[in-house]
Amino acid sequence: MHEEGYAAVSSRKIASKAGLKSQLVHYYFRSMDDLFLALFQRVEEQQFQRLTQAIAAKTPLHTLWKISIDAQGPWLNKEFIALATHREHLRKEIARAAERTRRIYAAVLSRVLEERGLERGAWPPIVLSILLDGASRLINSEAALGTSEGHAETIAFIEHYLDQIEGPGPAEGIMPYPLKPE
Amino acid sequence: MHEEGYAAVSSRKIASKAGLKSQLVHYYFRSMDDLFLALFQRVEEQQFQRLTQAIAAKTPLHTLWKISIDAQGPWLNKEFIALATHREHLRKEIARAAERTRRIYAAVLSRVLEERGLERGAWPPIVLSILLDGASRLINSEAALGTSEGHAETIAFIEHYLDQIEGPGPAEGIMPYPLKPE
DNA sequence: GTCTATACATAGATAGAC
DNA sequence: GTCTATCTATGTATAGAC
Repeated sequence: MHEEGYAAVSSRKIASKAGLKSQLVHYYFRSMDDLFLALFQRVEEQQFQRLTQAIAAKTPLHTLWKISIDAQGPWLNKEFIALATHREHLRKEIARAAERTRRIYAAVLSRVLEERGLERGAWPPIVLSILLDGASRLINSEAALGTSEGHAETIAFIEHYLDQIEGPGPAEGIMPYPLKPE
Repeated sequence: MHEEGYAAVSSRKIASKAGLKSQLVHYYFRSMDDLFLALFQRVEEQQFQRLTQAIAAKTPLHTLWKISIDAQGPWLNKEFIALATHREHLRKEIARAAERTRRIYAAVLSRVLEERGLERGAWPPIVLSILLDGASRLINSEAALGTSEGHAETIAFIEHYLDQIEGPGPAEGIMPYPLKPE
């Protein structure tokens, strides 16, 4: 899915990689739709674990940002989003996951801004979370395409901003991503 | 492509919509790869026209933002990006287009900030362009999935920000999008 | 330019033996 | 749980008649 896109994923290829016959895919997952859904839930669950661990970190914002910008799972996200176009089950599941992630982000931002005594009115947490999430996704997406116009400046800018509101500090305790980008 | 995703696009279906036989697709475009490339170039060219017209508008920033946030062509973008994963030609073309768009955005921002006598150092134009582009894409992508957590707040926030640096004013002269979202 | 005919690959899925 | 066998649909693409 990562290497060739979701359309190249077939029961035959999956079975072949596992050294088995394609029919077993249907035995375990019934349909390909079910398989994609199961895959999404697994990847999403891992990402959720990372996010909830980030909440407890000493530097939650830096940790959250690092999870977003280093995301190696989430470029599967673009495949899932494209795949979800006319698969109702998957679409709902992704929408639900997106909302959950958004709320975690916003909650952390809200808490940190409050702890630091910064006014939330000027920079609403929910807005910040969309700006940060949007930037990280765009950068990841473009990097995959092989372009990086303005990426370094933006990352530097955001990390400088995070230093200011949270204090400088490293991200911490991020669960490793099982898949490696090439 | 919009309704069912790129994987559902086939020479047979295209020809059927045109009331012709599938073989004609190959007569005109040789391969499906060539067809997708031609489609991308056409959509991208239109978007480029909109962007360059925006430069000449009285309120270039508002116009640029409206083009991004109302983009009805660009959700094809997510399909193309997924499709480009292992199609070298398309990948390069999309990367090129992304860079070009980024530069237009940054140039407009740079000019407007300068005209208003605002310091470019604190908010580098290229960074702003990524934040704006990232936000608009994220919002569009999530809207297509059927969720809108924080969208209204973010749009209001950004438009307020644009009002501040460019003065209030409507977007103007945007070429219509030929395709309609459902 | 548009058609018919056709080759050929690959896909998802089910039935039933072991 | 894993296999063989098989059905059926769909896809890309080419050759050649009109």
